Amino acid sequence: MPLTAIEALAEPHRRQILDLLNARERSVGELVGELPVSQPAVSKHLRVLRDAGLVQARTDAQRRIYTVRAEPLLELDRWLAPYRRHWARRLDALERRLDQIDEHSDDAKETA
Amino acid sequence: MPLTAIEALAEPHRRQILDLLNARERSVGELVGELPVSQPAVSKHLRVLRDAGLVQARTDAQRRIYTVRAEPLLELDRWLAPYRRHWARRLDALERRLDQIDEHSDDAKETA
DNA sequence: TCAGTAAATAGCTTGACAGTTATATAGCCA
DNA sequence: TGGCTATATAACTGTCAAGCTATTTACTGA
Repeated sequence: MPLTAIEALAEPHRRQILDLLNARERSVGELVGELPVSQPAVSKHLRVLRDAGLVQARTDAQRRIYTVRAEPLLELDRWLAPYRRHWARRLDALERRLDQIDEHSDDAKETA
Repeated sequence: MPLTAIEALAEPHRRQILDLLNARERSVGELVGELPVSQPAVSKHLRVLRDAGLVQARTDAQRRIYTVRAEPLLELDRWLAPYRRHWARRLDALERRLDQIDEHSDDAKETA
């Protein structure tokens, strides 16, 4: 059974792989050069990411070039949505405090 | 070592717990009533979520009331940010197509 | 065709984790 | 105090995932 995006990306090396591919497409060998694990380990991670729909491969001679497929991240983004109000509130509070500081610095200017 | 938010939330029951708590705060017993696992399993999940900073507990007599702490989700949200352009593009494309459809329906109106 | 390169798979080991039952801890109330 | 309720922890088990080395598969070019 393929993993969901969040399950696949719980593994740090897989997040790293996706980040690298999001910068630009890469061959397996290039990815191996960037990660502290063996080639078979990278291939296995790529398999998991592929099964989760997060990457796709294209063949170029004997290389396989991998690119990002971001669609499965939409579900994660949507799951996250109901939590955004929490930090939205926090940001509101922060902004209020910054406004206060602004007011005080105006006071300071006036008294200067 | 405490897990990161994404690692803690790879587990479906923990996502479910967080969703339940995001709707409203609950006691352990109430959570047990909503999940298909034993009370100790729920307590263990709550421990993991607590260690990850995703929930906090308050004592009410012999109950413990758990609430969401969303801050750790910010990191996940930020990680996700560079991928949003992918589906933003898709939405752009969709919008263009909808615009086209609109134009066509205008054509239809005009020729009607 | 054969040697060489690139990537995937096989087979194995190890450690972590989610679940269980049993037990401990803690607060309430008669 | 004693018994009840609520939750946490202990101890154990089975499964699974991530890593490795060795091997296979696939393609290239001399």
